[in-house]
Amino acid sequence: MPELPEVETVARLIRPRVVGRTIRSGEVYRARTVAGSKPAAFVRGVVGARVAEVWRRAKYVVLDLERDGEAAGHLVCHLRMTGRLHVEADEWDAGKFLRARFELDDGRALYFIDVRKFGKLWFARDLAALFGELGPEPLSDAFDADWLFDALRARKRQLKPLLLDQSFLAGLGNIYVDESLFRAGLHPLASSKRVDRESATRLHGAIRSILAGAIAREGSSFDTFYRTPEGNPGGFQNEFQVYAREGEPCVRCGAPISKIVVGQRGTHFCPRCQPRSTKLTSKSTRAASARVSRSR
DNA sequence: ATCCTATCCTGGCTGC
DNA sequence: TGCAGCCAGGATAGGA
Repeated sequence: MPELPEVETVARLIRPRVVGRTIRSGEVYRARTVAGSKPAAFVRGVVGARVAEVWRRAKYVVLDLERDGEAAGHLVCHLRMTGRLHVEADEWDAGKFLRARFELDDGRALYFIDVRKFGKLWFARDLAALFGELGPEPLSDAFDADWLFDALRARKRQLKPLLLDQSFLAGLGNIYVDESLFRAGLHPLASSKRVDRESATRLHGAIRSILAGAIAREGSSFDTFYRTPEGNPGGFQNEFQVYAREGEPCVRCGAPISKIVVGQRGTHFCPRCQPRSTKLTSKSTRAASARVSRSR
């Protein structure tokens, strides 16, 4: 699903096709796709504006808009599960899942397509309201091993739900959390309060290298949904070590990969390489084993 | 403060 | 071949 690497790929690939273009018209085919305002106000906000820049924050694609050379708000898009952005010819057939369309001044148009209808579009004069609660960007300087160690210890949460929490750290989703915890050798149910500095440092490095590797391969496409704006699948799914590998041998130790449900999310891990705790009490060992076997 | 569940959606898959 | 039922998940809301 579109997580940070997929959204970054979308932003990078549409950028050269929309920066400098003026939005000539806007059509919204499903009112609830627009959030934060009525569709008419949304369309008024974007039509006639020139796209000054395209960038990403967390899992949002942001188009900075300007009028007469002055900043004039932002067109913001969240792809959620199945959203896609394409820049194609005006007459392109976007199919029956087209939710919004923006004609540009060069004979092309920006298309927002979304099968499951979870994706959203905003016109925002100020991004603070939309982005105010987001945690740091995992690839920014603000996210370093010391910050992560302190932030983990300041909470008492299971690692998996905490890393999925966008107000803690912005941009990770189900796939990259599972891959990062495996790479760091940490159990998804381990308590953030008990993570030691060495583990936090490993987790920091794992998150950074996995995200960077996934961006280099234009994201992950394991089903029919995520495609780049050029229509191509990503390549990182070929490098999954735990995600979607239930029952297959761990690449490191050969033990079968487990799948449990944590916070409604399918969660994949190696029971041998990712022990529940470094100092297991017999009580917590039994509880963890029971939890795993119940989910099978 | 944290946890748990439901909600939004529908294509694709499983099993009969 | 058809069809019912389940599954996937990002974000949020409400209750425990």
